[in-house]
Amino acid sequence: MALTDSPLGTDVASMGGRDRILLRAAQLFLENGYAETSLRTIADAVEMRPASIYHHFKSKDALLTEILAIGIDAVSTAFDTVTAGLSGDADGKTRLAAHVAGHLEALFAHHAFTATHVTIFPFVPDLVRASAIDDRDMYEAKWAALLEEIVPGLDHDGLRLTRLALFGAMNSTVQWFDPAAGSLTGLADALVATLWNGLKEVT
Amino acid sequence: MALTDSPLGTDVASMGGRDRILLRAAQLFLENGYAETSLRTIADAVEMRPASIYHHFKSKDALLTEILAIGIDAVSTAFDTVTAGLSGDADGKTRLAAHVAGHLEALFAHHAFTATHVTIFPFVPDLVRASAIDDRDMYEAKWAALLEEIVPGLDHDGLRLTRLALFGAMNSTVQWFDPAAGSLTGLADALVATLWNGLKEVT
DNA sequence: GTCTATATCTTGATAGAC
DNA sequence: GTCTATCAAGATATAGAC
Repeated sequence: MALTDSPLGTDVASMGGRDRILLRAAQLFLENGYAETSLRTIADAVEMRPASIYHHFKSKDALLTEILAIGIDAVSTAFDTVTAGLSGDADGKTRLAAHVAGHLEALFAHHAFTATHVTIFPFVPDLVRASAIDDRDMYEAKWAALLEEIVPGLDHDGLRLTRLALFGAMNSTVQWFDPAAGSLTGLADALVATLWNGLKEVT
Repeated sequence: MALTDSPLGTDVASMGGRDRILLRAAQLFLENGYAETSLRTIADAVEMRPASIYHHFKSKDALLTEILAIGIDAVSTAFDTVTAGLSGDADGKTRLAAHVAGHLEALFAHHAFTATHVTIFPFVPDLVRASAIDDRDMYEAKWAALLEEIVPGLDHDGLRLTRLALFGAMNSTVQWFDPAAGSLTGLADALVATLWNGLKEVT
């Protein structure tokens, strides 16, 4: 599942029908919402008739289901890649920094899919949401295990709060950070610096 | 604009037609999204016919516009109240803690309106979003000024990043924190402790 | 202030030709 | 694999009685 919308990947113009639909639909869902985006709008964006979409996807919900799965897969795979690249004796801050950077890089490398997942997930039809919930839970469990290891001083509630607030902070970046205008690693560094050292150090 | 959905406020059953529609609609928009929620669904929830809604609001968009305004007003008013209650020589951490607590309390005191604002804002119709943007900008400016004063060591980009990440973390709470199951002040304290002191202190 | 009835439009989806 | 043509359902909104 190497589908990407980054400038480094396959660009939109050269994409085949199916992938092209996925990408354009994800971009439209992100921009205007799922129910707000009609199949006609998607068809216009890929220069097809609405009926042609149904040759590739059996329903609008099926299309959304695949988009959500691509988004979760991107960050989940990135997490495993980062883990594999870390030396066994890396300290807590190093591991945290690597995973935050990995999450943010995956977020923006597959921006349309990850951002769509992050922003419209609460509002997708129940059956679609149910189909994505297992993959989401698995990804959250990876972070829960990581934080438990590197911040052993926190209790259960504290760990949960830290994890969810961190997710809130990281995932919100898809709505306000522009990787063309600023460094993504700079963003990750700044985020980790505040999270690890606290604001009092820069006061 | 004292409309509330907290247990401390007027409860739903005793509310008049107009406020009742606002609250139920906000709850439904939050749960299922704006376009996903039809006027028929809203009418059912308030035990009216769809046409009766139009006696109180000239359109579905007008109803949404008012809901978003109530949400922003709640947090913006809370910010000013906190500022007024702070003594002139309060230090940075004290001021930050007071405003974080104020934001979270306002978020949950008017949960349906604030949470709706926070979650569906990117997807509302363009004209509706435009009508809310000034109030949003004014609220963000208050935080920008606060952070600039209490974290003078950060440059412009660092301040912006800190503010937006903090908003991401705080606003995400409407999706995962249950004030009936945990202390709201405890949540605020934990958030501020991590933000100010950093995770390294609890490692 | 709420109702019944309805106009008008858009939606997701299907049938079947090419 | 894409098209034209179309359906049935649901959407927002209005008119006018009570």
